[in-house]
Amino acid sequence: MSDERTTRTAVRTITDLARLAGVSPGTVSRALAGKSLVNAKTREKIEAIAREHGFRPNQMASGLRRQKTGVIGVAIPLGHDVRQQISDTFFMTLLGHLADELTLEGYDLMLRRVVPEDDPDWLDRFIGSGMIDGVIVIGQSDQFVRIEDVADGYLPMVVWGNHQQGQRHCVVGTDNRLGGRMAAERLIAAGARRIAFVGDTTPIEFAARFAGAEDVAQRMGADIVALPTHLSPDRASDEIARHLAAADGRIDGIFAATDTLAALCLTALRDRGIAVPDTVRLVGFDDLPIARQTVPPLTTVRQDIAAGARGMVQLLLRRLAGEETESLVLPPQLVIRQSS
Amino acid sequence: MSDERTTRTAVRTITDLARLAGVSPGTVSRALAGKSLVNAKTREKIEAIAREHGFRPNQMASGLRRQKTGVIGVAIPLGHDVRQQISDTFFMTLLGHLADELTLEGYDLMLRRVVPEDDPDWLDRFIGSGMIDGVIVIGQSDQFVRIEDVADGYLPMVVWGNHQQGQRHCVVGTDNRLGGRMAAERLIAAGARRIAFVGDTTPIEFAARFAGAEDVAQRMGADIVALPTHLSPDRASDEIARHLAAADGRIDGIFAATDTLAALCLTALRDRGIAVPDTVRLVGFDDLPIARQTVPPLTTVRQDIAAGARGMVQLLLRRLAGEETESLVLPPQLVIRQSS
DNA sequence: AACGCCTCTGCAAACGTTTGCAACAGAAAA
DNA sequence: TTTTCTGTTGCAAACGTTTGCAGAGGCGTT
Repeated sequence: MSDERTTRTAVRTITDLARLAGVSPGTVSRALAGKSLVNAKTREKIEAIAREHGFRPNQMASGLRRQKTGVIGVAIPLGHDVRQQISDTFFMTLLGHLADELTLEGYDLMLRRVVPEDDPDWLDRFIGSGMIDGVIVIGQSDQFVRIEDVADGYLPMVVWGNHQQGQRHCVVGTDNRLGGRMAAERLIAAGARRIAFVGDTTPIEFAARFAGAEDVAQRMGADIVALPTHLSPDRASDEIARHLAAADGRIDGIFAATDTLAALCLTALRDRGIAVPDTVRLVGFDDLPIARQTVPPLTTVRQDIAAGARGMVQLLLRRLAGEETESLVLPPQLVIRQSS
Repeated sequence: MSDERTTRTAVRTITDLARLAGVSPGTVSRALAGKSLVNAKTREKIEAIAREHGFRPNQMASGLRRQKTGVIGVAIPLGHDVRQQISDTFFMTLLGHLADELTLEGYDLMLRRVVPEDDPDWLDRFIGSGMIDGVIVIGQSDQFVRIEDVADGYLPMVVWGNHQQGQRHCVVGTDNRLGGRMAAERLIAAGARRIAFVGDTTPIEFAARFAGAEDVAQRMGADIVALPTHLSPDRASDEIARHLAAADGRIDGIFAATDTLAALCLTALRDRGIAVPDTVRLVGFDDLPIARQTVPPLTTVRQDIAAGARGMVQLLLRRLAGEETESLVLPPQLVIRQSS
């Protein structure tokens, strides 16, 4: 009989539970929250009933009352190459690590893919929704100024991207310029003198990589030229093929903005019968898993994605606590394999 | 002066806005929700003020009152190979498409990575949190029974995975058994007689792929053997190397459970100087971007990820509306390239 | 016996929306 | 003029928690 009753009675609210335990809702709330000011026996009883009925306090109500939700928003702004980035290996890996780190800290993760062109108001909307305690933005895309604007009035925000001199928002990211230098140095050390940069220089991360390569080329007396290329594999492969055809024989080194692009370059080069690294040297960026699996394996500039994710979450936590924090610039690392 | 006042006054709640507009909070709520029973002029005025102050109604409060949140939970249960799956290309691509589809339907996405071993209660916790209107589970992993249990009492759930005869939860996925058959047929058509299945047969998706291949092998009088291999690239490459060494010369066809594994097989085969497809034929699964970029490009069984994501969201919407729905089994498609 | 203190519990007011119901004004119908 | 209707608005009660405050006992001290 008691069995029947207990299994039948649905315990949805803290009040239901309170009735069953013969105490007031307030006490139940305190017991489940682990506050010290509730009697050990009472707590046990309440916890037992809660367990038995699989009761979970409603997070919406709790969030509303406490004015915090336990959710961190993660926004992925999609630039021009809309379709590409959301499944981009680099961003997805970063997202995976972010999920890990946030879970570890007891936060949930609300993912939002945004197209700034269609919705200029995306960041305010996200923040103003009241659903999230803080926000992580994956990639500045072309939204630098908007992010700067918001950063002035909203502390708990951390952005993955490139660090600009004197910027006001908190950013975590690799030193792209340095990475670009490393790539160019390697290419030149391997014998390249006429270098092509394959990628899109509009996003500032890539612009910085190119700039770094330019620094070195200039210093060492090598040529460098940017070959504008979309980042989505479907569009990129044709473009790369065209670039190579146009530059026929006038290039002896390629710095690809991304390992994904580097892999495409590799196939395009093979199609044209160009030997790598003998005729053309190739360096990628990111050190994605694919870099190990191409033939030949890619020399590339590694970004420490796990460290980046950890850094972002730690900084965000400090900002949630009200602290102003510096940005975090991670050192890239040259990984030499066989493509140059 | 009026400028000063308006810019200074922070409009956080619907009540603030009501005061400014000289109406009651109820009216503001109705105006912003686009209900018909509010005067056109009043609405305009309210909307203007809202726009001017960048006001967004608090979603938590709204969710609490309406008993719906506009958020769909997406859970990724991590099985034994904990670290691997969250950054697994296939799942991440699926997640990307899910984000697209859900956004399109006006839902937000709450991502939760769960480790069922540490937290047996994961699914109830997620559902009972009150934060989500419905849930999508990406991959059954080894949680089939738990999911079945929950499915009886909770309608708005859709799972990506394999369809079992007579199961009760709504699942969307590729016909893995058929896919396995296609792969084996191709291998045998290309001349293979002694086939190895590289992958882990514990997750039911993979078990089904293997079973399909077995069907065909048996029918056509070919041998087939499973070589248990972890799915994470770091552990898999050694294991594959060992498998190949052990099976030296006794294998003339490989069916890899995943394109990622197939790519690793390819490097391992090359390391041993084994010609693909001449000596050993190779077929992968998924048709990830990498399948196009290996040398030789992979023959593989394509899963239509975009269609899968769309299907899951559409089914979930119908279930949110209270409808019982069937599962959706998608046809795989053999993509013939050069590895067999 | 009176008092103070300490531990635990209950009460009720928030948190910011939504929404059923009632009220009101003005217009049209009687 | 009174009545009825229609189109708008306000009022106030939810939604399910959390938490400041006060009260109720119990126990030790003076």
